[in-house]
This record gives sequence, C-alpha cells and structure tokens, in this order.
Amino acid sequence: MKIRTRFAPSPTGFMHVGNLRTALYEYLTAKHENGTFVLRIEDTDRERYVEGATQVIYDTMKLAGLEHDEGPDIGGEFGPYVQSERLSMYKPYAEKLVEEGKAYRCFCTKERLEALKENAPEGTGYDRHCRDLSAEEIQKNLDAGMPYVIRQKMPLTGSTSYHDLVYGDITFPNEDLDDQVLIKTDGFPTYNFANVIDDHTMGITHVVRGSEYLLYDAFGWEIPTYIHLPLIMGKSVDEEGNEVISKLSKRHGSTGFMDLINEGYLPEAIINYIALLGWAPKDTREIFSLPELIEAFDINGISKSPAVFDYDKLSWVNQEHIKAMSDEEFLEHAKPYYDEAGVDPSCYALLAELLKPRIAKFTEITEKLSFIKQYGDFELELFEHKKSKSTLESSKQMLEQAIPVLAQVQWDRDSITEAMKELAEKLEVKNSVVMWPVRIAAAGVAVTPGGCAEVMILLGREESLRRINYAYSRL
RNA sequence: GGCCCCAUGGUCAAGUGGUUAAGACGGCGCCCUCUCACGGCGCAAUCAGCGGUUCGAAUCCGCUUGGGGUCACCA
Repeated sequence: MKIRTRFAPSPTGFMHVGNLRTALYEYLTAKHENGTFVLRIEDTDRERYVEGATQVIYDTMKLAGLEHDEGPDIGGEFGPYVQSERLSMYKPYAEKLVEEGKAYRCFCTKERLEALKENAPEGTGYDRHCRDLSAEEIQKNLDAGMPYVIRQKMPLTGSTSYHDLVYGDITFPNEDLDDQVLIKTDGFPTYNFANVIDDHTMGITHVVRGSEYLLYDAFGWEIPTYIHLPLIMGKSVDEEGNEVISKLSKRHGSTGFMDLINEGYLPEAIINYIALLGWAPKDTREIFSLPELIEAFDINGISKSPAVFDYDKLSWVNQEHIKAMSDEEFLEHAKPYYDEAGVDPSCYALLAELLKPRIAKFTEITEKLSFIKQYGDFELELFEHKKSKSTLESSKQMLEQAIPVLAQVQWDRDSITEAMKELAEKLEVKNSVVMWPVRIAAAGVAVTPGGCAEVMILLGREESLRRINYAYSRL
C-alpha cells in the first residue's frame, strides 16, 4: 500500500519549529517510501482566523523545501484541502453517530460549563449532564431553538488502546475519557473530529504528530498508523532564577521558522537540525541535505524522550552548511553584506575563502568586515603582542621598513606575503614581528579575517598605505 | 490532583544481556599560526536511586524519585 501522510497546520500566521518538525517527519515518512505528502489547512477555528496566514504556510513549506503532492493550491483527487470548504461533510457523520447512540446533543450553556469547572475539583471533565436527556426534552429544546453541540458518548467502562510506532501500545481507561465535543455550536467541527473524518476520507495511512495529542479519538474506523513525536523543549529561567525546561514556546526566544530565518539561519540548516531533534540516523552523520534525509530517515530512529532545542548546535549546523557551499552560493547570500561593507567585486573569491570558516551566520559578515569602513585612532597597545614578539618600538621600525616595500610590491596576496617574509628575513626577525604591526596598522583592530596580506588586499594599496603611514606617524 | 508518557555526560544522542558505554554541540588544554577562525590531537563529564531476574545488566521486571504532557465549543 502506498503511504499517504498529511501535514495539517492551522493558519495562525506563525510556523512553530515543533510544527515544522512534524511536517518534516510527515514528509520524510512518505518520501522515504515514495509515498504521497498532503497539505491540508485546518481552519475550523474562525475566532483565531488570521488574514493571509495560509500564504505564510505556503511560503514556509516552499522555503523549507517540503513540497506537497496534494493541497489547496495544487489540488488533488481528495479535495477540497481546506477544512472550511469541507464543512458540509462533518455534520452528517456526527448525526449518524447520534442516531447510532454513540453521540448526543448537549444543550449546556457556556455559563453552566464554566460554573461546573469552578466548583468541581481540578481535572474533572464535563459532567455528562445531557448524555441521557429524554427524546421529549431534546425535542423541546430543539423547538425552542436552543443552541447545542454534539458530544461523543464515551464508553464508561473498559479501556481503549492502540498501537503507536514510537511509543508502542498505549492504553487508558475509558472512564477517564471526556465526552468531547464533535460539532461546536457554530456548526464547525472540532479539530479532533474533523481530523478523524479528513484522515479517513483522504486515505491517510500514517499520522505523525506531537505526543501532546497522545490521548484522543476512538471513532470506529480502521485507524491509521500513529507516529507520536517527543516534544521539543526549551530552556528558560523562572522568577526565582531556576532553570526551567518546558514545551518550547515563544518565551524561549525565536521559535518560529521565519524568526530563525530572520536571525540568519539557513532553511536547510534549520531542517537539518530539527530532523536531529528526536531522531538519529544509524551512523554518526550529522550534516544532511533534504534528499539525504529522505534516504536516511527511518521511523525506528525516532526517540521517545523530549529534546531541548539548542541554539548552539543549530549554529554549528548552520556553519557546516555554509562551509559546504560553493563560492557562487556563498556569494549569493553574502552579497548584501558585501555591499553594505563596501567591498570590491574583485575580492569576492578571496572573501569566500576567508569568511566561510569564520562565520556561523551570514549576518556576522557585517562585523567581520567593519574594519574596511571604520578606522580611527585605535589604542596603540594593539601593536604590543607578546607571542608575536611585537612591541611599540619594533612596530615603529617594522612599519618604517615595510612602507617602501609595500609601495612598490606587486599587489597580490602571494607577492605581499612573500615581500613581508623577505623583509623579516633581511631584518633577521620572526615573520610575525613585521606582519603583526602591518596588519594592526592597516586594520586598526586586533581581530581580522585573514592576515596582513588579506587585509591589505581588501583595503587596496592606496588605503592600506594611507593607514599604515598614519599609524606610523602616531608611534 | 486523576490519567498517560519518558529517564545514558550541561545539551543532542548510539547502545536493544557480556563494549575500555560510540559520536556530535558546548567547555577546557595543546599543536598549527602574523590576529581570529578552520584543521589536528587530547582532557573533563553520563547509564537518577533501590531492589530483584540472571553466571553476567545501561539493556528485562518492580518500586521510589525526577521530568514532561494532558484534562477547552484551541489546534
């Protein structure tokens, strides 16, 4: 049987990484077996409807590379793929359950339910007040036009169990199950009910979802294979200064896919990292492209325990993806920052080499290249460096000697480096004694991407000499 | 609180009765080196506890403890 999975987000305008990971695993589960990946929009909560939020979902899926085979925007034979457009389907199923005595109309008001909640001990559900209303009472209420919901009539005894590919057999006593609402007062189905109907009518074979949904639906159809995922946790600090670990949410910082993108993380790195949160390959590989994930993915590799989201490791994954880029790809991402820093296109190749191993995010380029535009009366102590045997005195001498050399040397990286080494040899000092002060004088900062030759290439001969002469004058 | 689930270093984790208990991130140190990175090498750090079962338990069972989730006309 061909595998069909579905990602069913609700359009809230925000894609949490937890949801994205669910989508990823749905996608991988299907694609690993050449199955079909369906996108379905769950917009049954009209109170939380957000304009344009559906577009955010499309954009995110596209950026992340998770292309669906069926969905609202591209159609498919199981449409429509938006729940609000399937509205007429749900009620008949609920009515059928009512007829069969498996569900009932509940006329309880919100007020009554709230009062119930307040007075009952915590953790007590609906009191099943309307579960056994007489036919007369029901008819009377209907005639009076009272609003109602349809609730599922859960069995009061026995237990329900089902098999989960990650957690194994899950069993819970029926008496603990609430008579949950299937159809709301407004006629819309609840998430759980619509899900079961949709998954069934769309032929979904495998349902992947977070383990917070572990309890639930027992409808009577052959149920799909469940794959419940351990939650993604976040680390935070509470009012008393204690470290707290809880379900990852907005208070843990950037947890939305777009937030992370804006912070400089690459889509493929985010995908790579979250794939590893709760799943491990058979070997020790850590860096994957999406096609490589499809190849390597195996449900058996999903773990049961919650995983803490670690921004440090995400950064490392991001860096690895950057290092693996071709110079062309690198330039595409780096270009805006180059323009901002004011670098010449002739330096692009050099910069790719210099920057690739030095940045974890492209946003860091600005800081790395800030010395190109900014130069001032830096602290002269920068010339002192014990390990390089550089002092204020030696620096002055070295700069004096280097200036004429730099004025006439062929202006390329190797020639400059060679010339500086020759100078050091001539003066019988370590390379670093001349190279350190030249680099400091040209850059005006202690830390630069690359050595003195690279710094000067980026600045150009004219600017380099101008700076070095100026620094020399200050010594 | 009821119910459900989970438990290997600070974090992600491999491990499915016999291993010196992998690997990665992070930390620390050394090497390389004109700075910072990259790279290389190395160090510290884990089977929550207690009972069983077994010739032998991180691996199986029970209890305890800890953590998390869930108890909506939200998804």
